[in-house]
Amino acid sequence: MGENELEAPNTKRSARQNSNGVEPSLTLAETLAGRIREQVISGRLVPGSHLSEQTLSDELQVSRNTLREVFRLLTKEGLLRYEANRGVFVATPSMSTIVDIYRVRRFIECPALAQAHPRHPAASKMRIAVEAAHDCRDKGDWLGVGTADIAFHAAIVELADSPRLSDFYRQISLELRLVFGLLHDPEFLHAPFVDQNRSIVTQLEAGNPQGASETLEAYLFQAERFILGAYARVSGSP
Amino acid sequence: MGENELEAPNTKRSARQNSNGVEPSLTLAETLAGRIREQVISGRLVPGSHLSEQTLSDELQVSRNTLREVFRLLTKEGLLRYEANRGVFVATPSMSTIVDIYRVRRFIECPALAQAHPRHPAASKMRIAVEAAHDCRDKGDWLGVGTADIAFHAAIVELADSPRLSDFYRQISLELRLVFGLLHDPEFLHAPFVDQNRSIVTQLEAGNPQGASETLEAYLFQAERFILGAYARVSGSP
DNA sequence: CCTGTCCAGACTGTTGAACAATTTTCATAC
DNA sequence: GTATGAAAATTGTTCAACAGTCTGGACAGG
Repeated sequence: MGENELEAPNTKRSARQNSNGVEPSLTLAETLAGRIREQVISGRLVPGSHLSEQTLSDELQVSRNTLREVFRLLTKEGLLRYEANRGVFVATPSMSTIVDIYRVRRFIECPALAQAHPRHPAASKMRIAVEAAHDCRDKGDWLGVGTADIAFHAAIVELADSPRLSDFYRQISLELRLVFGLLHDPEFLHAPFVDQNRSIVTQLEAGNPQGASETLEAYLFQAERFILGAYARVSGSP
Repeated sequence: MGENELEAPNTKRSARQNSNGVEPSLTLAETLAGRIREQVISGRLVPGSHLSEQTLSDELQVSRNTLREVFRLLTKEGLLRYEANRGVFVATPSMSTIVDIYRVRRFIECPALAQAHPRHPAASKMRIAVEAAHDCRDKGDWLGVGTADIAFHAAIVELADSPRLSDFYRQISLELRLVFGLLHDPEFLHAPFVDQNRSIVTQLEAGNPQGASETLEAYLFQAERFILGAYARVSGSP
């Protein structure tokens, strides 16, 4: 337990170097949070495992204090879980987690889509994401399909024009990706839904948001059943 | 700037003492977060003011490191705002903040209410909150009215049976209370809505969630206009 | 008088070591 | 085999220090 292959960050510590010119001031803690988030949702950090402050701070070559800030960040995001005097653990999604996530998704995505204007900017994002997913599927890049799928649904939420709602949905997506990481069977989970996504955006573009919303609702119920089934299989024989 | 009358915490630092028997293990940082949160939403910590790490850690008699953990917590809640290398500031809600908050409220509360079962446990909570608000109004306790109002709407969201949705709404409520603190005119803001709340819960109990939802939507539009008006008046002549 | 430059002071970002309190481990005794 | 109890490991919190960044004012020039 506590095993992982996190590399140390850029050892030059003098300047807060921006590899990309954008995103001006990321603090060290935020950078590390991004890295650990990556590890968690990719499944390399197994849910339920304990993250030792000592071990991790050595591995990442940061001080314990900084690492604790990172933990706070990720805890608020729902990826890690605190236990008093016992430390942090990677969150372990349960069936009720999945049920709640999909309840929220139906609750938010369907109305957002139903009330959408077909020429809303986010609609183009949906179209782009759908085509990207399609391409990735043809290439067998299932991880790419998953990413595009997330982007597609994020775009649906953006139809509601509410930054707070989009933020909230981002968090939900994160938790969902944690579940996906647990299930390592991306083809089975994503392949059936690419075409449904396309149908949804096509209906929206055709000026039928109501129909799109109904398709989406059916999609979400079906996806929930798929995920729950896969989860039961995995948790049955780990 | 930096002024406030936060008292030092219990100076006995040996044990994590629980004044109330419940809530077993609150970390120091969480305790302090609660205290500062209180100061922020009560308006004693003015929006826009700078919170110096040095000053505050002296005043609260905690180390800078612990205080930084507190800041992280409250930043994620939306009550504080970070600026790189400049420190934390109390968040300053803008008009677009208010607009977004009410958009989210309509988006979540109305459907939650419309689909509710009249005998849902949360419905009793709504009734209780409404009566509490009524009592407080009679006594002129406008702060109490505000608290009861928040509880009432939190109960509405609970009708949807989603922990994540309720958590999200809690955050939105926090931000809204920050706005209220900015407006110091609780009577004007809360008094008109007590009776509408009662009408909403009565309709729900009578088996008419649809009607309740419509009343609620009107309520929310009206409240938004009130708040925006008050905000414009305050920000015009501060 | 206004404007731009430069410097010192104040503050944040991060570190490493230290100690108290709590949990876990493990050897021992019944 | 289970209970006991002390040692080891881990977390919670503090302190002091230093590098990087921002702020405000002194100072020189137009």
